[in-house]
Amino acid sequence: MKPKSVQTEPAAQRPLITDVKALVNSYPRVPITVDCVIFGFDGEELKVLLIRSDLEMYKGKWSLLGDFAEDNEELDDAAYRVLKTRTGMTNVYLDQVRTFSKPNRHPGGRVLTVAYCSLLNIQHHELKTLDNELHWHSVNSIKEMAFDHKEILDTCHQWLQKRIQEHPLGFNLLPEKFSLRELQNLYEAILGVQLDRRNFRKKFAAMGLLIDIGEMEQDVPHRPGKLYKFNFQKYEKNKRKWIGIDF
Amino acid sequence: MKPKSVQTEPAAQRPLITDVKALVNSYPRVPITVDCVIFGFDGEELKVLLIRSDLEMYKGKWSLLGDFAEDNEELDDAAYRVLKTRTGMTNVYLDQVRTFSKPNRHPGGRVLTVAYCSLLNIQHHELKTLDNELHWHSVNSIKEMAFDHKEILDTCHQWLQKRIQEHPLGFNLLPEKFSLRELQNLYEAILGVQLDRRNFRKKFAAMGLLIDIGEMEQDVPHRPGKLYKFNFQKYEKNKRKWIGIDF
DNA sequence: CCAAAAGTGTTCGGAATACACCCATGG
DNA sequence: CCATGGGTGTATTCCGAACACTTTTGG
Repeated sequence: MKPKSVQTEPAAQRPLITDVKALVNSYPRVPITVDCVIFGFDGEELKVLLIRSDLEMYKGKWSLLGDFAEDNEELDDAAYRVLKTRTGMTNVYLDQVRTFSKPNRHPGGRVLTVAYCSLLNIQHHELKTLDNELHWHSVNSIKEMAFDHKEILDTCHQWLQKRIQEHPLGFNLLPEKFSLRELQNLYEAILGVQLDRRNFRKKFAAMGLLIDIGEMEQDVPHRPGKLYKFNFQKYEKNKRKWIGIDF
Repeated sequence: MKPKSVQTEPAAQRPLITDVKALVNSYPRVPITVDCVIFGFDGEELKVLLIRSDLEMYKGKWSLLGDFAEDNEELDDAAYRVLKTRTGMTNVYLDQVRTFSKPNRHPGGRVLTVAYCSLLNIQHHELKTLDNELHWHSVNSIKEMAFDHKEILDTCHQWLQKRIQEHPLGFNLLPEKFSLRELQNLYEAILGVQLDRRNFRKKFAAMGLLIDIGEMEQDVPHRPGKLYKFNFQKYEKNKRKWIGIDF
């Protein structure tokens, strides 16, 4: 307990700090990484892009795409850099999900990582290099990973499941032109449920956010479906504030 | 571009790293802080706990409660430590919200901060010390803050607005026994809207998660309302998976 | 008896669900 | 003509929104 006088004279209780650099330098520092959970969709399954771990101790284990943050690099930029370096893609959906800070999560000492979720169109995408056996894995088949990457992947998958129901993210995983069947397959793959086809279509029809571009599917062994684009412009204009208690 | 042979021999393309400590040590390190946005509710308004900034350059400005992370301290623990040190409270709701990493966000050099949102019962709580003029501020009246703390506060407020509609967090801000009026005032204060009293009551009645404890409000200048507790146990048991596309 | 807020029900419209039939295409 | 999935409509149920009167307490 401090003397009473200190508590009752708030204005003068302590000298202000002037040397902020010295202050900051007096504290411990931590190496920071970003890890990107890059999801893709092949029309059937939700996929994630992984590499083999570089580390001897995780030999053979799969790992997320990540890197250490550079000096004075904002982490959004670092994640974007990882994405661009590994996939060659720019203009990709990317969002911060969560920071993982267990002191022993990295075998080389304390390393803090910020997880990012990224969605990219698996078709529009040529893997730039195949270093470290970079390739797509079915999300549901992944059992074990290097570091705490399985936990990070699970967190991002759950984040995506929730997010896709409230925001039009999913279109980042589809070609620009897509059929309603493809869209429904995407939702079913991500959410892990079966949806009623007619109600699904009605739902999206009622939203009024799909543009019928007057084209049809090609080369399908059955009646071809119409192709649509998502009306991002209209969505941005009408973004609504939703109030509704529900838990 | 690497030589083709490297790309087509994935198994042996690069030696595995054995000295992970050296690897980690070869990268830049960053000081880490946690900042706690501690919300409270006085029955009327949503409040947040702030102090005057320690720094000369932010003299007079308000600041969130935060601190640098210690060596090998998990950030959840660091946030909890800040909370406990400053308020004396334990057993407090705490959740990580987002990491802020702009390189110039701190005047003393690069400092990365992880924002936490905390909810505590303003009544059950005696401020342990009043160092740095620690006290409660009405969230809506805050205009300017030290560092990027206004941005962090806004982010956490929005996070809370969304979160409270989907999870029973709000009860952390109320006394253990509360009236429906208090509960409604809480929702209105956080969401910044007016809600219909009858529909609000019906909503919570239908959930079946409020326990009527058979007590009444005391010392009110009008008809006293019933007091309730929230049935956390039942909520945990029936937590449901919600599927419903809506954006 | 007056003020103030508690407590309660009904009606209405829109959305989610469940469900069945015809249509277009390729083989 | 058959297999496959596309495209559509309807009945029912449920939920949220709007809305008004009576009751209880303190002053």
